[in-house]
Amino acid sequence: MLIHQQKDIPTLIKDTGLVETRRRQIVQAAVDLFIQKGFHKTTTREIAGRANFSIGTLYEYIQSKEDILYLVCEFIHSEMEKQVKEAIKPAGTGRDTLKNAIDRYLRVCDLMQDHILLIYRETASLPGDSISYVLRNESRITGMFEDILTRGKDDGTLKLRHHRGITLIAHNITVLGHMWTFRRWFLKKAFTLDEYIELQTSLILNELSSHNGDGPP
Amino acid sequence: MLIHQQKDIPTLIKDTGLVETRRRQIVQAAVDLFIQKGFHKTTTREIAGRANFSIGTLYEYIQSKEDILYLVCEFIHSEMEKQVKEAIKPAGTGRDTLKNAIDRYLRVCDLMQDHILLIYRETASLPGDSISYVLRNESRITGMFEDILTRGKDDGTLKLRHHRGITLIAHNITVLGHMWTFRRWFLKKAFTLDEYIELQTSLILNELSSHNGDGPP
DNA sequence: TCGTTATGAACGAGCGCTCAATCAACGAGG
DNA sequence: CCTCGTTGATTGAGCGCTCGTTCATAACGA
Repeated sequence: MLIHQQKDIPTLIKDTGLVETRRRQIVQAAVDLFIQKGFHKTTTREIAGRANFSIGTLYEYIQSKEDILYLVCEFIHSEMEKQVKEAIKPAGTGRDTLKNAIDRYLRVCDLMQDHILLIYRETASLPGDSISYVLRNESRITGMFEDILTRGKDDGTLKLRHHRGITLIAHNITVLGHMWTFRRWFLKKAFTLDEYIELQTSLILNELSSHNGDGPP
Repeated sequence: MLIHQQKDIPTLIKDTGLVETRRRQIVQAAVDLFIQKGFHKTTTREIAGRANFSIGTLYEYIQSKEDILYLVCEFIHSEMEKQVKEAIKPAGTGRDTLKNAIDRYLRVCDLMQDHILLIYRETASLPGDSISYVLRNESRITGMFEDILTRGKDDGTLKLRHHRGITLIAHNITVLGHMWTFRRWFLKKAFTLDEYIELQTSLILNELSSHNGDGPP
């Protein structure tokens, strides 16, 4: 399940099972606190406290506060990918699959609003070498949409005027989900989630239908 | 020029002209540093230093470090709005105006990449009451696109299938510009700015042309 | 000289991180 | 069955330091 290259963080503890459970606790505590107060305003003591062990123990499982941020980002991305992957079953034509995928993806984004915002806010605080890992995670999500679009292009149910369109539209769709989270102050005033999905889906599918060019000259 | 409700920050200095110049210096210094290292990792001493006065003087013109962040956000938004406003001259039909506006807007976003990212990252660190000011600034930009879309709808050069479409598409366009900045790691690998503008514009204009519905049943 | 502005040493709260001490579990030796 | 030593996990007081903020004093200008 979800095997991909990860950075591994040194620990002083020998029992690998224990490392796993403790780190789960750490991440759980940290996610809550980071969402609430942000990375910089959260103290290591608070994280340890909420995970129900002492500051000393915390540092047996990580080497620095930034390691915690990395673990958190990693967790959010893999959670995101897991949820989207299991929601998107290929369904008939490429077009139908896309329609379904957008729907599921946007609902996952809605559920993970705070987590997505967290990624946007705090990724920049990661040490340089961790950032590339996080970016790789991000592009796997976009890649899923590229795959679906390619299928639709191949089976003829989706039309693309520009051959570079697949990459761009895949990014657009990905960002649509993020947009719902970081513009929720505006958007939720005007739309319910269902309306948002309905409208955005119809915009995208229209782009992908055969029609004449740029309108009147 | 750009009169809109702003929060005003107390100062100990009487000479209002001096307050203005010094604050300009503060903002200039802070913007550079925040972009480079982020709000939390930048110290007040660094800001004072780069603005060429002492830490004591800094605190004559603001009350807290967060005030500086507010000034910075305010500056970025008004700069953004100024640049977009002066670039967008109504040109002929609503459709042509829109085409031109998107082009100019995306170019402004490209120029202000770092500033836009800064807003995304640090807005959350503002004290609660400042946030609403920043949000108001943001919606003025989206409002400009709403106006253009409405013009196009009225003069018949832009078609909208859903009546809620104007709001949504205005948001979509706004986010298109932001997306170019916060996904530049991906996008610049695949597209030049000109290509990006060209492709996104044609996607949007297609949505706004008359055509048949959702494709084959 | 008097009001206004500038200075930077000093303050002290709070932070990330360490480490000597403690505890729990377990097995070998009597 | 009871020691007692060993190993590995846990603890939290404390270290060293940074940073936001203040204030007594100096400098300046009219």
